[in-house]
Amino acid sequence: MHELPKVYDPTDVEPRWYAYWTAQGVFAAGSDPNDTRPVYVIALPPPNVTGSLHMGHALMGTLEDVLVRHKRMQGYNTLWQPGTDHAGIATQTVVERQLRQEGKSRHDLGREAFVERVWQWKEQSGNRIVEQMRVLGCSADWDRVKFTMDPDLSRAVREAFVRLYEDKLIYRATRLINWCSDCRTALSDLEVENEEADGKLYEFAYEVIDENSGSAKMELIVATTRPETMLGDTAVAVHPEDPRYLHLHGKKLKHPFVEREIPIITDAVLVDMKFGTGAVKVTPAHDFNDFATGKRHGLEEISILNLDGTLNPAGGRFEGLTVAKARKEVKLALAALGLERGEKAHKLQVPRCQRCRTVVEPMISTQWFVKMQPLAEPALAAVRDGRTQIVPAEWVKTYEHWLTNIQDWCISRQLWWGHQIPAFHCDACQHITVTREAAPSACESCGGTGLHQDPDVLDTWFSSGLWPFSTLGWPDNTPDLCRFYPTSDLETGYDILFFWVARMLMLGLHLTGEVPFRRVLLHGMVVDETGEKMSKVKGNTLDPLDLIHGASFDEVAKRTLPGAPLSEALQKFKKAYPSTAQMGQGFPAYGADSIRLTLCSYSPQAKRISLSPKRIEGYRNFCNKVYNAVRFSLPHIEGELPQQPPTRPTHLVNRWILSRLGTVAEQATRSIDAFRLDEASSVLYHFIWDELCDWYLEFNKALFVTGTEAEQLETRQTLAHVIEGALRALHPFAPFLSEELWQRVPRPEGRPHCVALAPFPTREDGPLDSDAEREITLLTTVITAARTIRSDHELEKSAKVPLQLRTQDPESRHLLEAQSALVEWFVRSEGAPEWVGPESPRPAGAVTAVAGNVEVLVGLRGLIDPAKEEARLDRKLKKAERDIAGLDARLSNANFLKNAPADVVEATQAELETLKTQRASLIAAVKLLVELN
RNA sequence: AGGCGCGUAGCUCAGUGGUAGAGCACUACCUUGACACGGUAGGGGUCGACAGUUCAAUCCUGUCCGCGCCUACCA
Repeated sequence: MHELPKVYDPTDVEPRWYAYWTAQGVFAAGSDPNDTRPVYVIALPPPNVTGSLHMGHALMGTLEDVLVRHKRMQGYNTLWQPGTDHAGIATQTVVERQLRQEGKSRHDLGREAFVERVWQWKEQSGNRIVEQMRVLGCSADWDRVKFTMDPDLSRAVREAFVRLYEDKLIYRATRLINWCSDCRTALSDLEVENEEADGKLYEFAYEVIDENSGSAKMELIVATTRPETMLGDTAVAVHPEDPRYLHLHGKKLKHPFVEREIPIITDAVLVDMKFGTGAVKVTPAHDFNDFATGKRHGLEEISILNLDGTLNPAGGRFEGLTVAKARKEVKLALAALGLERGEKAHKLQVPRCQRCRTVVEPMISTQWFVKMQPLAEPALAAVRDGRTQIVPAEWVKTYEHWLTNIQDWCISRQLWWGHQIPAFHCDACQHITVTREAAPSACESCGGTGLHQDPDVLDTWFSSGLWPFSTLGWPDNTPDLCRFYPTSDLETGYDILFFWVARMLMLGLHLTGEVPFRRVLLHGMVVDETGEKMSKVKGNTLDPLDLIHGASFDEVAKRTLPGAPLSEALQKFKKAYPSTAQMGQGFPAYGADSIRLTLCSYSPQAKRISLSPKRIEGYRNFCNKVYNAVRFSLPHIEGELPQQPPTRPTHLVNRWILSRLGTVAEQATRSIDAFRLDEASSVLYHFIWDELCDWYLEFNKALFVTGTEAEQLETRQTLAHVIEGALRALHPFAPFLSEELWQRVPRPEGRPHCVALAPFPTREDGPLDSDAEREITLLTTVITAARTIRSDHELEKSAKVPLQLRTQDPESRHLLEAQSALVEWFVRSEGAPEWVGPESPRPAGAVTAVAGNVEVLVGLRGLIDPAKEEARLDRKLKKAERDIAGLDARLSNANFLKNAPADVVEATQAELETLKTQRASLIAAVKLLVELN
């Protein structure tokens, strides 16, 4: 056991413990009806089955795992409900791409065979992401894993649809929707991403039809960014008060390409007189504003597009062209007719399909919609009255803004992969029967038996919107649903606040009558080191597995930009991660714990998490530090069974470290509960490294040599306890490392078989001892002051120096006298520090520093470089003078004394006293130096 | 156009109404029996600019400059 290697190797350790936890059922939620433990539930945001683990998943998995492990250790019955999402469009696209490589399309297979094929693919590779989450250490209850298209979840989807339909919240309507001609489906507003692009504002003239005017032709010039849509124009609108066009009110225009007369209408809503020419062509079938205008004026809606995005017969001679081509051709044709009136550059928003980047066209279509406003109001109320809390709270406004301006949700998709809509069209009477039955026998209206199911499937987010309760057996009132719903926390990226979180709240409230979760915890987006969003196109993605297992930069680059030449991929990658320049040939195997600690260290307020490999390295080093601290401790603590709660020690350093352990445990718990994992991990990091390793273990080295037998025994016991406690505290963040070490360390009676089930430390583990904390501060300050002098004068490491201390504070003296052995050990002084009276002369050749209310004098006769020393003293003196002046000014301000709180005044006065002592000491030292010369 | 947020050490970011913090990077010394993935000590910032509130502002208020993101139908 003592021959642990010097360097911690996570690759060996991590898989072993994950297998152990799984075999022992450590992650399983308790379903025993007699289990009275409080419950903590997180529903894992189900990743797409198409997905493989990216940094965003790793972040999500880590944060949730920390929350879940912490609560599990606190004795909660925890359920982390895992699963995957069928991801309608994304998955269908993947399989269609495969088919295309075989020279086939989904239509060659037919719907049934195609869906079968997707299932096959899902069975094959849909589990990959789940496997990858295990590598990260995620402690979800994998036995309960769900898929949004499982039979029970599909039943929940049908039930939800039917209920919403019955409640008149789902309806079918013909209106303008977003159409992706590549995916061949309607999209919701959220699935359309607007992208700014440089376009042209193009002007052309419509000829005014005017029987009275004879030969003098009049024209009306319109401005548009999409000239091709003029083929569907059914009006031109001007502002009713626009003086330029008063004479045209009621007149008609001649369409240059199709046989149609176009009315000139007046509309104050659509038209802004100051923009363009003040005349707006109206295309109700291809523009949302124009659609609304058309409804106001009863205009004809002429669709000019086929579903594949080419022009239909309404496009006349332009039929068959793509939109882009038609745009050019229409412009040419207008020019040929002499109707072109110029164009200028114009920034415009191009709507693109979130999945395939194709330009989305507004199209008239019959689709299913969810009426949102009645659902939004309760969801707003739930957040306003605190039934669900959003953390960080800055997102509340965004949430409210969206819900208060919400549009109805188009939920039907013209895909094959997904939940087919449970609506049946009657061939006889056209009535639509919406039913829970998989295959209703007759039309509910006319009783006809010729029924066919609506071919559309539901938006993938419809089923995810039911996730927190559909996974627990809803609509049945199962024991799981009773026990685990509402869930506790919903943790996810802010990018799906609308897509998912808001919809879960709306659907949950409506269908179950309760909020689906008590808190919404939102994290930021992982971006590369230069702040760019990670994307496959940019070749700047990081694969968490490469970081965990290690990979050469060549391999990483190859994977991150497949198909591109290696040198190009490598260059892009290195540019995205400048810190890799100083990292050799590749990533070492950092291990999951290092990645987890790194991901936890970012504040949840950070919208962009700029992942730096160098930072991971820092946490890798930390893991090694912890490992070596235990390696050092083991021989000392073997056979020491720590007690719980620990016996109260007598030695200062033991009292201190116990107190710190308790304080840190409390802080960590408080921070984790507030979803400040960055604070919690930082507190643990600094406790373990700066206090436990840098001071406590070093104190122990001294005590194991110089201490009495009783002191040594007490120290061994305390060390055993603190190591065991620190490992428990670390476990949520670094589960593998902590488990590996905890299993080697002596443990109190009654501990469970693994740290994953052991109690998270509390104040019980270390009673507060503020005296000890204060005293250690003085002790370490004195030691550091003396060491600074040694370092400043470049003393040999082994050189012993005379050390003198002086203070006017009897308490400080008493304390330091009690610890003189430690002072001697740390400062390497010639024997114990010597106490000199306040008035006794300063020994020649001594160098001074001030630590709190103690003056530290290190005898350096013969070793001082007077010039250097003078400069050093001078620098310190100047700083002291500056500080004193500042405090003096403040304390002589009557308003400060009157208004500032008493403790602030007191602290300022004390600070001033200390500084004055310091100044006196420095002046004396300077004087001495001058005398010496 | 509206909303949200950001601007703090060379880099990435915490933070607080009472004389500024971390990690990495940097400097010097140290291959000392846990750890060189280490130790000891150190350097470095007028906390974006300008005004205001206050005894006191990096923090609160306002304006401005610069930068992100989200929402939105300006042709």
